[in-house]
Amino acid sequence: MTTPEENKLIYYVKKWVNITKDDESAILSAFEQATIRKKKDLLVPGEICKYNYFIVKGCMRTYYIDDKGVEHIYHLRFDNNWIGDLESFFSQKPSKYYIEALEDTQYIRISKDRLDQLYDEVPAFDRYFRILFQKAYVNTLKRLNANMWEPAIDRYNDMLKEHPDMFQRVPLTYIASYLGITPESLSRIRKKNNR
Amino acid sequence: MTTPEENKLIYYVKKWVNITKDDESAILSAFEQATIRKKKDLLVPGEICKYNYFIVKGCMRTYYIDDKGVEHIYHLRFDNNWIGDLESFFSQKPSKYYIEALEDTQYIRISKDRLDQLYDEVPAFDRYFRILFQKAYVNTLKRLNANMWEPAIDRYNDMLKEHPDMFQRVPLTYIASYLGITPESLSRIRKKNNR
DNA sequence: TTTATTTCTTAACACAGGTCAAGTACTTCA
DNA sequence: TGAAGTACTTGACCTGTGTTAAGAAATAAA
Repeated sequence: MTTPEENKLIYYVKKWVNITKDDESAILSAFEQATIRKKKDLLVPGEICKYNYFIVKGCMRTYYIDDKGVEHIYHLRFDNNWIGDLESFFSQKPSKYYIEALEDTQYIRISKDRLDQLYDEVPAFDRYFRILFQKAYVNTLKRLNANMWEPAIDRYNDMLKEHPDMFQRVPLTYIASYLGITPESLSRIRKKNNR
Repeated sequence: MTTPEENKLIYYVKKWVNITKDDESAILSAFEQATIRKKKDLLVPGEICKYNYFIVKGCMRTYYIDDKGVEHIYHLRFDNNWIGDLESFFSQKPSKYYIEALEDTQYIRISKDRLDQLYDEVPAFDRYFRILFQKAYVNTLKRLNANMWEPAIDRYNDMLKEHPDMFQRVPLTYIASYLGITPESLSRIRKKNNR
C-alpha cells in the first residue's frame, strides 16, 4: 500500500541505515500523507507542533515575529527535507513559530507518539534520526559561525554558490532574513557584486 | 571494575534512556580515562579528531584562528559535558579547530570505531546520542537566533543569568569571543550595565 | 487589459560594534 | 618581592548594517 510519496522517505532513510522489508512497512504505516496550499500555515504561534513533517515536493519556511513586528526566518526547506518546530514537538509545549508553505506543497507527517513508538519498533529509525540530528547540528554550527564572523556579502555569495536553486523559488526578502540582514542591505550587496 | 569517573557518564545516560546492567558494562568498557593539564591541546588543526570526549571534571574550549590571526571560540564546556570536533570525528577528516584545556581536566574518551561498535551492541546508546544531538541542535538554533537578532548586551545578560558559574572559571576575553564580540565591546557593555 | 499588491532598489541619516592605540590592574612565577 | 606576561578598560575614530522614506519594477488579481 506504499505510494511513491512515502517511498521517497524510504529512499533517503536507506542512504544512512540498513532496514529490512518489515522495517520499511512499519515506517510507512506510521506516516500520513497530506498537501497544503501556497501561503497557508502548517503551524502558528501558540499551537503545539504535533507533527514532524517530511516535504515530498514543495517549499516551506519557519519564522517568528519579534516584539517590533519584524519577521525573522529560521529555515527555508525544499523537497526531501524535514521541517517542524522540534522544540515544541519534543516538549509538546506551545510553539513560537509559524511554518508556512511558500508553494503548493506535498508532505508526509508523523505524530510524536507514533514516532516514539516507531523508535521502539525499528531501532534503525532511531539511528537514522541520530544521524540526521548530528548533521543538522554540525550544519547549524557552521551557519552560526558564518553569522558571527563572516560579513553578509560572503554569506550571500556562499548561498548563491551552494543553493542557486533557492533564488528561483524564494523572494529575496526571505533570503535576506534567512541570512540575518534586511532586504535593503541585501540590495546593496547585490549592487556591489555587479561591479 | 567501574570507577566513579565513568559512573558519572552512566548517571547522565540513565537520565535519558533505560539501560540494563549488561549495557552499562558494555558502555563502560568502551571508554578510556585520561587527564590533561591546563593550556594543553587535545586537538590541533590538521589533526583528525579521533575521539569524542566526555569531561568528567574541568573545562575546555573549541576555537579556530581565522586568516587575520584572530581566535574565534565555538564552545566553552565544563563538567559532565561532551566535547570534540564532530565534523572531523564523523568524517575522519582533518579538523580546523583547537580543543584546549582551560583547567587541569579529567575526561573519558571513545574512538569512532569503538562508538560505532557500541551503537550496534547497545541500541539504547544510539538513542542516547539521538536525544543528545536533538538537544544540541535546538540549543544551537537558539544561539544562532540570539546572534542574528539580539543585541550583544542582551546576549551577555542572558549568559550572566543562565551561566553565572562560567564567569568564575573563564576569562572575559573568551566569553566575548563566544558571544561573537570583541573584548573591548564586552568591556563597554559591562560599563553600561553598572549604571 | 487595468489595477492592486508585492518585491526590489535607492538615498540620507543613525548607531552598534569594530579597530587601533594606550594605559591600568591583575596573575604568575622566578 | 619584583618582573613579565596576561587580562581588562578606556577613548577616538571608522564601517557595515539598520532605519526611514520614497519610488520603480514585477507579479497577481479583477
